[in-house]
Amino acid sequence: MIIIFLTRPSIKVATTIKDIAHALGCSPSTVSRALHDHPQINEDTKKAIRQMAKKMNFQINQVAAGLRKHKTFCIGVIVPSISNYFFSATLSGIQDAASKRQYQVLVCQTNESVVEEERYARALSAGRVDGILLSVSMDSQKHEHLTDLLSQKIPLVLFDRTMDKLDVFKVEAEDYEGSVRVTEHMIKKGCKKIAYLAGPESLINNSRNRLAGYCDALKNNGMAFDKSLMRVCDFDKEKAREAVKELMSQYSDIDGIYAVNDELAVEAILTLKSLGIAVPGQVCVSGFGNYPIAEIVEPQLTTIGHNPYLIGYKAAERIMGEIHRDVSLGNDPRIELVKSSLIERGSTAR
Amino acid sequence: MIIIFLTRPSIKVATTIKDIAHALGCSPSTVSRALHDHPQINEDTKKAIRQMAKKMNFQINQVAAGLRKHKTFCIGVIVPSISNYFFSATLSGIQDAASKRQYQVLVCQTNESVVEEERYARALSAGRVDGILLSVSMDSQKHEHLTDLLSQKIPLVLFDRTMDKLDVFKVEAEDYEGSVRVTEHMIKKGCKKIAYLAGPESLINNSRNRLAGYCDALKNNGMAFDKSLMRVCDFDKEKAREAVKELMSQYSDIDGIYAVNDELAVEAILTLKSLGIAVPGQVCVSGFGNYPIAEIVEPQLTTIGHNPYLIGYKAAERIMGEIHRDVSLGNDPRIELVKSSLIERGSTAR
DNA sequence: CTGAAAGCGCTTACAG
DNA sequence: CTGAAAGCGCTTACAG
Repeated sequence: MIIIFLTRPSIKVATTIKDIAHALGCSPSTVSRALHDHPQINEDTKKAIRQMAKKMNFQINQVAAGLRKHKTFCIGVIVPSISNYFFSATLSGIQDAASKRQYQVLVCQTNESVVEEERYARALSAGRVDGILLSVSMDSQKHEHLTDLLSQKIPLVLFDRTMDKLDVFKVEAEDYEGSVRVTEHMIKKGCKKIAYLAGPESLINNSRNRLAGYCDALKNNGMAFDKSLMRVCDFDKEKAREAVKELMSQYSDIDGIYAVNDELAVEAILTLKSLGIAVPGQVCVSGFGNYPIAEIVEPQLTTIGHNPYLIGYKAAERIMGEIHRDVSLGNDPRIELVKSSLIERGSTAR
Repeated sequence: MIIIFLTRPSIKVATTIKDIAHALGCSPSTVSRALHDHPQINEDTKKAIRQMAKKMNFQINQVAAGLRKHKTFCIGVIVPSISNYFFSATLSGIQDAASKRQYQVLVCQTNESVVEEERYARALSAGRVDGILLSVSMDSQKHEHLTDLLSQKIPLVLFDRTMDKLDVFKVEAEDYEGSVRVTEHMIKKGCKKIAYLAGPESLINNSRNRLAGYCDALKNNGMAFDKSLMRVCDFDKEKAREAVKELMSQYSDIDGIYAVNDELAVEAILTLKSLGIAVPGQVCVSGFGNYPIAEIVEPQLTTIGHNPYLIGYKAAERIMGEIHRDVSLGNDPRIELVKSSLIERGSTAR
């Protein structure tokens, strides 16, 4: 005779509502109600059930509850790059805000690819999350995948890198205002010829707004915008380095360089110094974002602090509000700007 | 007569397997099988079902499928701080690895609080995720919440900040080896009296290993470990600044400072410079981690590159392997060290 | 090759 | 105040 030991699947280990009901001789319905503190359940019954739940180390299975309630208590976040300073700070704000409301956060990174962005949007849309927070990737030229989400009635909020065409709520930094502020600061410091290291020319909102701020600040101060002083560097350090070299060899009288973000601005400082050009003596430099490197580079970088943590926090609050159709979020201006401020440092000290 | 218009709940918008079955006059079972390319389903049937699924923009509801299959296709990650450079790089690796296997990533941050760590561990354990990746918080002094996970048979893998006491798989940087390498490098550069800015003294593994590497490297080179040259700074810049000031006023012959991470090392450089002490002329400085600031500070910081992206990637692969009880992951050494390498820069150039 | 049925763990209208 | 039943969207042994 052969005895075969069948190992049990051993998959299920967690206590369920049924187990508690069984242990107490009541029905699962009652357990569920008691755990939700339903007013019609007898206080003693509740007490007993709560005790047993604790004793059995019961944790409600939110996935199952969610299936039933058409909710997941989970928000999805799609960003171009998690390890980028800006987005990681943003995620931190999102997580803290979500946590406060008992929401979980699903994070996806597209590595700047729309194809990935589309894939994630589809993947999350099928009952994975209750709403989506998204910052578009650099090569986003279309948004069908996003209008798809809307037609499926999935709440969507864009943050930082947004798209004008999409009629959804947006949380942005004061890109335009900040850009005006820092450009005017350079002008005040006596810069007469300010070059601009620009971001990508795609649909991305913030790159365009920063450029607009730079242009307008020049015009407001009687300085014409000169396209030849602008170089599109996307967000690429190498391109910034080349651009600075080119600019300085073509226009020796450039006395200011402003870059779309701190990474490029720091690269500009390093490049200028390697060319033997004094910063800020001959050329002032400013950036945008107040990254950790801005404080470390020498001279320290003048920049715009734009509070990524708060941008994330507000975007998360907004999406959770939309999920709950919470109208108490103000009269829906469709776009919320998070304050940015000028941080004056050595790179423009004169 | 009063007519009341009842607005439909309008919650459900997504197509289900039932809708497809209905549209095609077959059963949901068949639709499910066809979409999973079940071998026993007629090719023509499959084709029709796939077409209809596409036409109706069907996306399988993984949450529902998961409930049935006792899987969520989701891994949970608990880190002390998302916005910290190291962890954000790690998360990036985790996300890419997970994405490759169609897994989603749920991210939680504890803000260095064990209480939060416990809360998240509990929240995720109730059917939220198939496995958990965790880096312990600084004040973790106990681990009942983690052994709880194990008793619930939830796969758990620790990374970077691990705990010796816990018998689970761990993915770590070569903290000890890297620390030996960089300390010996300083000795080779002629440093005779090397101070150490230490990490927290809690259960955290990597802080202890880096200290051990420093001590052993000294001993191996005939230099005694002198406790008075060590200062516990946790991971706090302010403490590092004070420690450096104190050390230099007490021991004017210190000619090297090594810090548990780059953030503190950079702070050391800045402090030394503010004291008028030449780096590396009078004092060499080294760090650990190769953060972005290491390249920007002047002089550039000599450090250990420890590849956080890869640490995250490997930890994610491992947890997914455990979820699938994939034995092909090697013979389970219980701990995987990710190579680290010395990056020589100006701060130790002599 | 296909379908009906049971069930994952929960919630909630409906009865009593 | 409590329970039985139906059902969220899926999967899968069991029948045919």
